[in-house]
Amino acid sequence: MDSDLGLRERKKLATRAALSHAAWSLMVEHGLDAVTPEAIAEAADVSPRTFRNYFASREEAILDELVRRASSVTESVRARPESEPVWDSLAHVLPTVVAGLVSERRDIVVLMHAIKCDPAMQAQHLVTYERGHQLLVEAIAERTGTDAQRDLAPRLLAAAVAVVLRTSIEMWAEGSTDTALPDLIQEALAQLRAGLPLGNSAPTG
Amino acid sequence: MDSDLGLRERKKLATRAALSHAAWSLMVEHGLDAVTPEAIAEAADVSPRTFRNYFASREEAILDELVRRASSVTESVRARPESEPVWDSLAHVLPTVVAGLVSERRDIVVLMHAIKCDPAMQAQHLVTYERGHQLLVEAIAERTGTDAQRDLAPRLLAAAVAVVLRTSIEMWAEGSTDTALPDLIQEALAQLRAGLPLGNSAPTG
DNA sequence: GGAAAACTTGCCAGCTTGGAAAGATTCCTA
DNA sequence: TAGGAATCTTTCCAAGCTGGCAAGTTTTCC
Repeated sequence: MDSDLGLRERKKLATRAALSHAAWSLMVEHGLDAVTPEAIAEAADVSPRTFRNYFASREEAILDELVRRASSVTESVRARPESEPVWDSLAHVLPTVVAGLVSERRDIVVLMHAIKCDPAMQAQHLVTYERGHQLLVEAIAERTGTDAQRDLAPRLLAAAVAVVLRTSIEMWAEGSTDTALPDLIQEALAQLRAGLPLGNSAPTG
Repeated sequence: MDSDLGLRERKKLATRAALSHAAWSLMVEHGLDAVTPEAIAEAADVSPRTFRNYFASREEAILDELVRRASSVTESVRARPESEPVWDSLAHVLPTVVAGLVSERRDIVVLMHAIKCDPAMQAQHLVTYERGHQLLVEAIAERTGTDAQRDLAPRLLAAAVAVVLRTSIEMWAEGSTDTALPDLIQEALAQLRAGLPLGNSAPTG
């Protein structure tokens, strides 16, 4: 993995991981108010000044974990055979990836609440989200031989996938369903594939 | 319009408008660096402290103009006859609304550059964008009798519209096409309506 | 082994943020 | 229309945040 990196690089990665993990844990266990640079630094056993060398804000530290997960999605997509239709790749990857969330529903709920209530968290979340989204657009464009900048297709597919993910996770998190998360995702994807209930109502009314 | 408001309310709206207009003009004419609370306040003829009573940041002030335009989109959609399919409402409203942009392409380009280069601008832009997006989802859900929280349909349609808008405006702004913006939008909408190039490639390959 | 490079840390100056209270303006009622 | 209540603007300023700097450590590389 990173054993081909020098000691210094490994330490940096470890410090960064320790910091974001500390930030995340503090939020989950003691609430957002408990997440101060000082507290994070102490939990990660570095100085507050070092914390600022790694993250510009506590929000960035908290959400850094999500960044890693988001990039694992696109990595998984790229890892699928090139001959496979993107759609199939996505249908295969998404339920698998989210499976990792099932054990931490409580944590996700806390996170979503924080994002909803705290403007800085919301802003940082959107930044994180946007970055992941962009990666997905590019992965799709690459696979389909389209242009991530100009073509509608890859952007639309990525946006649709994002909606599916977001909606499923929200419903699952708020506990308004008994269905397991991966199944929810699969259902939503099936619904999407069956025929988008988009604008095809044109002549009908 | 707002003549049914008292003098005080009208003055507040005017001050707010003056501040965001000043912020916008400063950015367009002198660059983002020139947009300081002090400069904005001076241009709007109020104290710097008053600026902070209206906006939490210069970015918020700059983008306040966009907020107004975004809400005009959903208002226009709501103003269409209820019997009209949403899709038709959107196809009618969007090209009309963006027509107002044609005379300010330079300004939009400057804005997009600022958003691309400045992290704080990007974050605030995403917040603004998200709010507008949510309004659109709700307007669509209302019209189609669906649930903005639970159903995929209104979210997907809103997301698709957002992609269309964003892609069209980006292409138009960067000058990689000669087509007029409203026409670009119409073409993109037509492309979307004709058949989403989404995941329907499933059995094919 | 030791110099060079990179990282951590404490210090601190400058900026940002927002509370408090005085002054100015608008509102409301008699 | 006078005048008290309510609200908005402004000045002042304290507390907190931010990021540069240089000294002290650790890692790298020859």
